[in-house]
Amino acid sequence: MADALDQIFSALADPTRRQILVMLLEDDMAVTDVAEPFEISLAAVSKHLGILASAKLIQQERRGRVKWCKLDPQAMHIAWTWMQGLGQFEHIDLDGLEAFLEETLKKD
Amino acid sequence: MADALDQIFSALADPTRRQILVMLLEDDMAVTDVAEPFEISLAAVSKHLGILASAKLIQQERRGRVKWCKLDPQAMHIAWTWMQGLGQFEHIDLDGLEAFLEETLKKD
DNA sequence: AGAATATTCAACCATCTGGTTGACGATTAA
DNA sequence: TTAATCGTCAACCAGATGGTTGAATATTCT
Repeated sequence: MADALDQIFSALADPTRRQILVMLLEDDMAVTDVAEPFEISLAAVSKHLGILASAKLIQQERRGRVKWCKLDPQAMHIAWTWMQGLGQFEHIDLDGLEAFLEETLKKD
Repeated sequence: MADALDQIFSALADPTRRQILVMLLEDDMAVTDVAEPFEISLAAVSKHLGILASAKLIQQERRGRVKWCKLDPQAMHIAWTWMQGLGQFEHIDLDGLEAFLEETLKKD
C-alpha cells in the first residue's frame, strides 16, 4: 500500500477531485449530487470519491440507499503540515492567494 | 498545459521527489549529488528534477557543466494556501477563498 | 587534443490512471 | 409486487507515468 502522503497528494492532483472537495466545503452531499455538475459518468465520480476516501480526505457513510460524503480535514492537515516544514511558512499569505487568483483568472 | 495545482500536487505525489525536496532543504545540490542516495538511474533522477522544476517547486541554474538545484518555496506556498482554505486549519478569510474558488470553477 | 565528468535525449517497456459502458445488488416508492 | 433510484462492479481502452539503456552534448581537466 502506498504511503499516506502519496495517496493524499495524488488524490489532490486531479482537478475533478479538488473541485469535489470544494463542493463538500459547503455541505455534505450524496454521490449522485456530487456527480451532478460534472459531465463524466456517475461511475467515474464514484471512483473519484473512492480515491478521496481511501486517502482519508473524505468520509463516506451509507444511510439507506444514499451514501453521504463529507470532508475529513485530518489527512489534509497531515499533508499541510509536511508542506509547512518544507516551505517554512509562518502566516497565512492572503496576498499570495490573491496573486495566484489574478494569475489564474487571466489565463484562457 | 496542466493547471498549476495539478502540476504541484502531482509532483508532490511521488516519494522520490518529496525526498529530493527534503534534501534540498539542507543545501543547493548538483544533479549528480541529488541522485547519489537513490538506486535509480541518473536519467530517472534528472526527469524527477525536471518535473519539480516545471511545477516550480525548484529552480535549476546551470553553471559550467554543473546544474544547480535549489528549492523555490513559491509553488509550495500556493498549494499550501489552497489546502489551508479547505482544511480550515487556522482562521482565514474563508469568504474570499470561496469566492475565488467559485470564480475558478466557472472558468472550467 | 584527448579523456573524463555532468547531464540530457530518445526509444522503449510495464504499470497506473481516468474514462467509458452495461450489468448488477440494494433500497425505497407506487 | 413491480418499478424506480442509488451506487458499485467488471471489463475494457487510450494516454500518462516512472523506470530502463545507450548514445549524444557540453564542459572541464591533463
